[in-house]
Order: sequence, then C-alpha cells, then structure tokens
Amino acid sequence: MRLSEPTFFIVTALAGEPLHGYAVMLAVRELSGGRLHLRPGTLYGALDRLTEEGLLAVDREEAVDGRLRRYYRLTDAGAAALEAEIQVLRANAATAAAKLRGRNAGPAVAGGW
Amino acid sequence: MRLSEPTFFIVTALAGEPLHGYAVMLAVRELSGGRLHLRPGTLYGALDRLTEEGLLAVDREEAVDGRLRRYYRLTDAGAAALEAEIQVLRANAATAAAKLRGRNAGPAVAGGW
DNA sequence: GGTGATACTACGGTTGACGTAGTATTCCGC
DNA sequence: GCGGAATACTACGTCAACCGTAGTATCACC
Repeated sequence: MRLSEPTFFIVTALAGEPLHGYAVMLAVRELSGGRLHLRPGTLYGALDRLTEEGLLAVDREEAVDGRLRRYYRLTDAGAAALEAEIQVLRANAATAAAKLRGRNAGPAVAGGW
Repeated sequence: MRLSEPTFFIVTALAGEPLHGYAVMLAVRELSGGRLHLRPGTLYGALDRLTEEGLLAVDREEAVDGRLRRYYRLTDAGAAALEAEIQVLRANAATAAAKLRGRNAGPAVAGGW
C-alpha cells in the first residue's frame, strides 16, 4: 500500500500517541516543517479513509462542552504500512541520487580528459 | 514543486541520458524494481505535463520507418526539482522513522525504568 | 460583542493516475 | 503470408484523492 504525502504525515503524527483531528492537523504542520497545511476536507477525508482501510482506529470520543473530540490511534497494520513506506521512500531517494550523480559526472563520452 | 511517484521515476529515468517514451516506460519498471508499470495514459500524459512545466525538454525526434521516436531529456530545472524531491523524501523518511521508534519504545510512562 | 482559536461536517471542483483501445510497423514462428 | 508479440505513440473516458470554502458551535480575549 502506498501513502501519499498528506496521509503519510497523518499516519506519522499518530505514531506517537492518539490525537484528535485538529491536533493531527497541527502535528502535520509541525512535522512537515510548515510545508503542509491540511484543510478540513483533506484531513477528515483522509482520516475516514485510513480508518476504513484499517491503518487507523477510533481510540475514543470525548465531548467537551458540546464540542466533539474524536481521537484516532495507529493500528499495527498502520505501523507496518508506515514502516514499509519509509523503506520505499529511502529506496527511491537512493535510486534517484545514484542516477543524478551519474548525470553530474557527465553523460559518458564527455570528451574524455 | 512536488513529484508524485510516477513522475519522480520518469524524471529519474531521464537523469542519465535522453530516452524516448517507450524506453522511459521500461526504465521506470526497472528502476522501481518492477513495482511500477506505467501505462501509456500515465506515461505520455506525464511527459507532456513535465515538458510544459519545464522539467523536461524534447531532445529530438527520430522517424524510424514511419514510427516516431520522441526523445526527452532532463532540463536543469528538472535536475534541481529531482534533487529537491530527494531531500524531501529523505527528510520525511527520517521524521517518520523517529516517530515510529518512539512508538516501539512505548507511549511514554511505559513503566518507568 | 466581535475576532480568533478550537473542532468538526458538508459539498463542489480540479488534477493526476489509471485503463483500454486504436494505429502502424517490424520481427518471428509456422 | 498470416497471426501474434514487441515497438512506439495517440486518444479518450473514469475515478480517487487532494484542495478549498463555507457552515456550525463553543470558549477566550480584548
């Protein structure tokens, strides 16, 4: 299973401890160095999808002054998927870096010396 | 600029030397360890898009027995985008790996000593 | 009492990847 | 010499996922 960047960071944010949606949004922003700012549409859509796929599970629901807080946690399947994704990311980075080094060295037959 | 995995491998394949579309398809399959198999729709759509965005450029066109071969090459902008993407990939993998290690160690207050 | 933060729901738009089909030529086997 | 696979590209339709905005509701702050 492949994880897009938004979902990747959502899963990563929940690797530490259960969080509710809004906290996930803030965590993703921080983890990505401010690069990613998930809007509600992306965030809750992804949370629903990931829950349905079994990577996340609803930990508990708290009602604070009529305001609902739904906490999500990472499942074992989610942790496995994240681990696999990390491996793919590393492999892809290594593959591309090797190719790019070849380019910088010149496209072969570069005039010899 | 973010590169999806298909476009990432297309750009990587062209980091070595100019290739025509069909050769890119074969190269992507090899570079990804057989994981990715680009269909024409994805491949040529991405090539057009990347050319329009300036990451690729048409190197030359050869007509071999009425069969067209359009060679693409990586531009400097494309090489820069690939380099940036590699950095993001590495950073993301490192961030997630750190979080995941925390989980495996237990969610804090795991019994003290 | 208006603004901003918290926290979620709901809906519409756009893009990019996916898939298939189609065209045309060459090579190979039978 | 005909069918099928490989080469190489074009064309079109579909679908999922991300994006964005708007809306609801409460609390804190000025």
